[in-house]
Parts: sequence; structure tokens; C-alpha cells
Amino acid sequence: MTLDPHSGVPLHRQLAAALRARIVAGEWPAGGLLPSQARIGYDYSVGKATVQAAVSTLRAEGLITVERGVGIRVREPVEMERVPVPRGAVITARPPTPDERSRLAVPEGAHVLVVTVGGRVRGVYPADRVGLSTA
Amino acid sequence: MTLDPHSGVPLHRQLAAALRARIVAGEWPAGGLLPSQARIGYDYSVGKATVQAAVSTLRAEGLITVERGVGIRVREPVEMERVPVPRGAVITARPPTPDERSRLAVPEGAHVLVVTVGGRVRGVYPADRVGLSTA
DNA sequence: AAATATTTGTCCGTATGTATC
DNA sequence: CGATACATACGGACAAATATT
Repeated sequence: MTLDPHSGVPLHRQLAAALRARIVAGEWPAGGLLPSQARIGYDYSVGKATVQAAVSTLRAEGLITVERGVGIRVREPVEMERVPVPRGAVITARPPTPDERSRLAVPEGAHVLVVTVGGRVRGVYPADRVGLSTA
Repeated sequence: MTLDPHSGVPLHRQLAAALRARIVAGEWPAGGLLPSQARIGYDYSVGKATVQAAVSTLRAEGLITVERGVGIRVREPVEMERVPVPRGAVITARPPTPDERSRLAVPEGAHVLVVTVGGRVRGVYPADRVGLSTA
């Protein structure tokens, strides 16, 4: 549980990598709670800001969800909806606008898939729940 | 240049919204420099952590790039490469793994487009530079 | 129902390191 | 070398949401 402050790699990245490894190794069940941020900081001997930066990274990666007053949960795999796209469409991905984030309920860190045909937007879908299938 | 600490909206979000509005309004040219983070904090009467949180948000949105020792630049529009996808493919977007981030040079906050055919991955592309076109 | 503890969120100040000019 | 600017890291204080007693 010890990180190396002199390795050249920032502590918060080392911590994120350490937690990531433990998560994918299945140390905590999907939907289960990790130790509190305070406990993590104590275990790895780092400050709050460092823990929070690491947590923020893993949340952006979609590995965890964080609930205020509760803790850090291992994200459960989500059912992916399948949406067909027409031929001749162009598909891009980008972060949602604040408006799209609330309208489509896009979680923090997730992006949206944008389908355009002839330069006109035909659809915007939350990328964490939707996969596009070509005809 | 004044934010409202009692509006219920966190200061860093208010600040991000304020800067976002000024950026999209064209207040600074593409490739140009915003005021320093210290200056922004002074102008809006907030601390460094607040400025950094707002800057981090805008960077994740792809609106700006931040260069150490230089400052905050308005991101210039990038040429989008067009990659064809076969019929019967499924397209998803997700954050890159650390490995993919370095291999594909995916900037902080950007995602990757994943093309699968019959459950097998056929291609992974940086979503900030690549658009997929269906046949 | 109510008080208490736990946990995360927000915000601040300070200090040090490192890259650029 | 010095000045400027961002990155990293620490700690404290308070608020908000939740869980527990």
C-alpha cells in the first residue's frame, strides 16, 4: 500500500492505477463499496486532494460511481441499447453540452454519440448506454 | 465578473459556465491565451482550487488546452479524419484505457470510438480526431 | 422522531516542483 | 538567472447527503 513520491509519476496517478488494478481484479463486488476516501488516504499515506484526484479519474473512466454520504461503488455493467443508423451517416463522439447532460441523463464523464447525415444531426445518444449498429 | 455563492450552483460550475460563454462568444481567438489562472481567480474572487476545477471541466470538454508554463489556450478546430465502417458493425464510445491513451495519443478527457463486428473489435479510434462513416 | 456519526462535496490557503519565457 | 504560469500535494473548515443509533 505504498506509493513512490520520487518515481516521477504523480501520486494521484499512481493511486488511480493501484485502485484500478484492485477493482479489475475483483477485490470488491460490482455494486459494492470501496473504503472511504479518508481511509484510502490513510492506507496509502496521501492527502485528500490526491485521493479525490484519483477518484475523479476512475469516475471519468466509468469504473466507479460516487454517492455523497454513501461512498464509492464499483460500477455495475449496464445493458447496452442498440440503435440502428442509416447508411451514409457519419458518427462522432464528444462530451455532452450541459443541456444534453441533463436531458439525456448522461453521467459525469460519459460522452454522447452523434449521428449526422449530410451535415444534419439526426440523433444524439448517451454513449454509456447506447451502441450504434450499421444496417 | 461576480459569481453567486448562494445560488446553489457550485462556484466552479458557475465559473466554468462563465468562461465557456466567453470562449464560444469568441472573446479570445482560437489558439490565443486566456488570462492566467491566478488572474481568473482574482477577477472572479475565487480560490485556486475553484479555478482549477473549472479549467479541468473545460479541458475535458475539449474547449481549451492547458500548457504548463504557458497558459490556457482556446483549442483550435481540428481536422476530422473520416474512417469507413463496414455494414453489420456496432459502434460504441468509451474512455480509453491508459494503454490506448498513450498509443493513440488521446488527449485528456477525450474518448475512443470502438468498432466491433460480430463481437470482435475491428478498430479503436480517437474520438476527437476521427469520424466514422457508414457505407 | 431525533440526534449522532459517516462520507463525500466544496472552498480556501499555503507550499513546492517544473516548464517556459 | 529571474519572472511567470501551471501541476502537484497537503491540510483545515464547513456544508450536504446519507446511514446509524
